[in-house]
Amino acid sequence: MLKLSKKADYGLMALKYLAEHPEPVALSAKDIADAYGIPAQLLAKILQQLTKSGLLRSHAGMNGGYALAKEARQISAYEVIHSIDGPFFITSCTKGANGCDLTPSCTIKEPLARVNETIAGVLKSISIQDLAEQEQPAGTPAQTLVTLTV
Amino acid sequence: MLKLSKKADYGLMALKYLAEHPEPVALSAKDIADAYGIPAQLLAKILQQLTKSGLLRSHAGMNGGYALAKEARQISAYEVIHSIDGPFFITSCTKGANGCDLTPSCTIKEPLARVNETIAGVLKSISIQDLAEQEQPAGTPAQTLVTLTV
DNA sequence: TAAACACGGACTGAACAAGTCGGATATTCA
DNA sequence: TGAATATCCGACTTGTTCAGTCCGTGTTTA
Repeated sequence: MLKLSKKADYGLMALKYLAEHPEPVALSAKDIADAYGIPAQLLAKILQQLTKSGLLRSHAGMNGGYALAKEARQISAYEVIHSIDGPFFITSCTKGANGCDLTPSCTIKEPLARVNETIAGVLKSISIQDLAEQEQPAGTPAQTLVTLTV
Repeated sequence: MLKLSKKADYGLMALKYLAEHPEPVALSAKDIADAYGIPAQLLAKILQQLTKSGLLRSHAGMNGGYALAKEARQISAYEVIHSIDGPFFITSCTKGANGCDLTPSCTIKEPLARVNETIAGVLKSISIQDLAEQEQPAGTPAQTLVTLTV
């Protein structure tokens, strides 16, 4: 069905939340989980993963928590999704290590690989800050993000 | 992980195969399944679904089989995927009938909805014929498919 | 009539996602 | 120093979805 996992959703929400609440103190996983009503333990794992990927900085102990490791503008949705869900390929046979096992080289996925790159490009062009700047002023001119050529 | 189901892959492959083998006679599900080495019964179900959606025409009985209901140029990858996998939304909470159950309106997905539309647009712009015309002549100018604005 | 085909429901096994549990480690504060 | 609050991390359960199979029915043609 071509959809993100809930984990990726949670991760994006959490980063957005962190971007919206700049850092007088670090926010704990529980803080964010409570704000959105999502399972705290699950979110904690996600944030740990994002920390391992270098998108967040963590601080243990009392008054510890998480903060963005970079500016919100510097973190793309792609990085978040990639960190949580791993590399994604729109084609089922990932053409990676073992290649495709279907007999005649599955010619479908060469064009679909371009679709894949397009999606990745779109996600790379969207930053956490874009997510945080939710209410776009009415008069703001739309910004071109991606132009796909085939 | 944001990937297509194998069924959708199979469906695209089958339509491509039908586009490449114009219709002196209809091709049976088994013919196509054998050509690609995929389970015949599974492919049969997929083709039945595509028939129900109006993308294929079927003919029962001996020497029966399937043929494209429209020209290959008129069938988009989007239609195929939509027919097999149903409507796809990149966001987990589909914002559809029941809305999002997360407490503060999940502000993440408004921007992601645009990503979703972009993906759909890309898939809509790719036809079965595009898949069949695998070897693109080297000199062919790239064609702009989609421009996303946010 | 019999073979070859589409049609369609029900079922199984495997994989995956979502969430939980329990414990270890690190840091701060009283 | 000890308690409280965190991150950290692996193992586990549960539910759902995917992929594939089985089997019976209907339809067409030789």
